[in-house]
Amino acid sequence: MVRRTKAEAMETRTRILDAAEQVFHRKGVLSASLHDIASEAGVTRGAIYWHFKNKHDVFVAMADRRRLPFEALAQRAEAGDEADPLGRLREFMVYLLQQVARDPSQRRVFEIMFQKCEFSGENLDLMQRQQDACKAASGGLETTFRNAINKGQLPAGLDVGRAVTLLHSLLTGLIMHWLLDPSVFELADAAPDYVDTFLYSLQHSPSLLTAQA
Amino acid sequence: MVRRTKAEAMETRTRILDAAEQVFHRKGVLSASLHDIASEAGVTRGAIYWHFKNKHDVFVAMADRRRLPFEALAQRAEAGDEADPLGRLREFMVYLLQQVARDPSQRRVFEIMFQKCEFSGENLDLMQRQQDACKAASGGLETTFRNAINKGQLPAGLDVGRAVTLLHSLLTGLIMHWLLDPSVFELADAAPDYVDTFLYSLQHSPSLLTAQA
DNA sequence: GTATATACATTCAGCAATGTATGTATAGGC
DNA sequence: GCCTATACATACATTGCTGAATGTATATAC
Repeated sequence: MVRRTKAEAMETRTRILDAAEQVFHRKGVLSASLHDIASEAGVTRGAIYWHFKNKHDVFVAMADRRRLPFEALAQRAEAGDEADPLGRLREFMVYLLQQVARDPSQRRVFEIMFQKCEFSGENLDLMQRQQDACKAASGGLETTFRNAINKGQLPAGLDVGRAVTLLHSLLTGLIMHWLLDPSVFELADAAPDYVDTFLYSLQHSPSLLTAQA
Repeated sequence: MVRRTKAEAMETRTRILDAAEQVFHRKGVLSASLHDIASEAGVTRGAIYWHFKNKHDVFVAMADRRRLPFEALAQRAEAGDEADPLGRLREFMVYLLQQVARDPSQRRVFEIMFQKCEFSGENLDLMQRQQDACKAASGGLETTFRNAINKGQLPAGLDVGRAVTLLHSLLTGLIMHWLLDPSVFELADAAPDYVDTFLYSLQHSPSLLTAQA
């Protein structure tokens, strides 16, 4: 019972990535062996070495399935000529937070990236990609903010750069803090209020205006 | 040249922890071998096994030297009968952020905990301690916030629980985002403004009041 | 001044994981 | 109906690290 059809091979590949997600999440990326992943997937290491170059290759493929938040953010934020840019932004921030809180696979991948992964050696390129994605997202967000300023949704003097940084930090921080102990607060329920608080501070906080200091 | 005096032995222990900090930061906690650490410290593995039980023991000792932020936060926030609780809180938040940005060792330990460490297996107890410290800090912060409410520095209807969550998330997020790429913004310079923006939102944002929804 | 605990260095056995090489049975092209 | 590339399984050699055992020289207690 070898030499499956192409469809079956693809299924095997998917099962390997599913298994990798589980095992990485349970044991950590470095602590997980290819044998562990193979067992979880119901295959042998030979199958993994057929589909992937090595463990790092598996890791990258697994991470690529559920896109990192900033990459998704970038795409969404790029719609520059929106009638209600701030509304769209609010929608997306809430969606992102609730997605993490509700989709188990999404959450697992976040936990792997935040808690079960050493960014050193080969994995450094993943951090590089994270940086790149973050910068790309920042570009889109800046235009979104400027758009909102033009439409009168945000004050003219807003320091756009700091606003972007604060946005990234808030999302990252909320997710990290929630993942550390999901029992302390209901992320999905509270997400709209946190986002609204952030948007309110953009609109009214004097500390985010470029003129001051 | 063996059998040093007690003072010299303590110095050796410190050198081992210094080396561990460097090597963990460079290669990651799991990827670093005791041989690496010994070489960096100018000793052999024998010395490490004399002072510590194993690598995990070294890791815990290293992490304990530079206290984690929430543990420090907890102690500081416990001064309950302060005349200007919000002012003290502001001072401490700014101090914490600037400390991370300016003290290389502090920053290294943060990077190790956030980026160079897998929280699985033995290391899970470190995450547990992080959770405990976080909860302890939350208790102190809640009293601080209530104090500020009593003194009229914060609105009576403020949802204290969410305020604490937001505080933790903001600090965690800012530090993480800055560590990901310190070149994108000047944390030390901008820290006061970010903190002020947060405090402003506590004072004025309608989304943080308990009465609503 | 001697004995013993101390503060390491050195050596060694053993495992666990990796990567590769090889085996093998079938799918699919012809 | 044959051939070959495919999709794996199996077997093997190598490596690197750990932990423990042992060696050793000196502080320090007495």
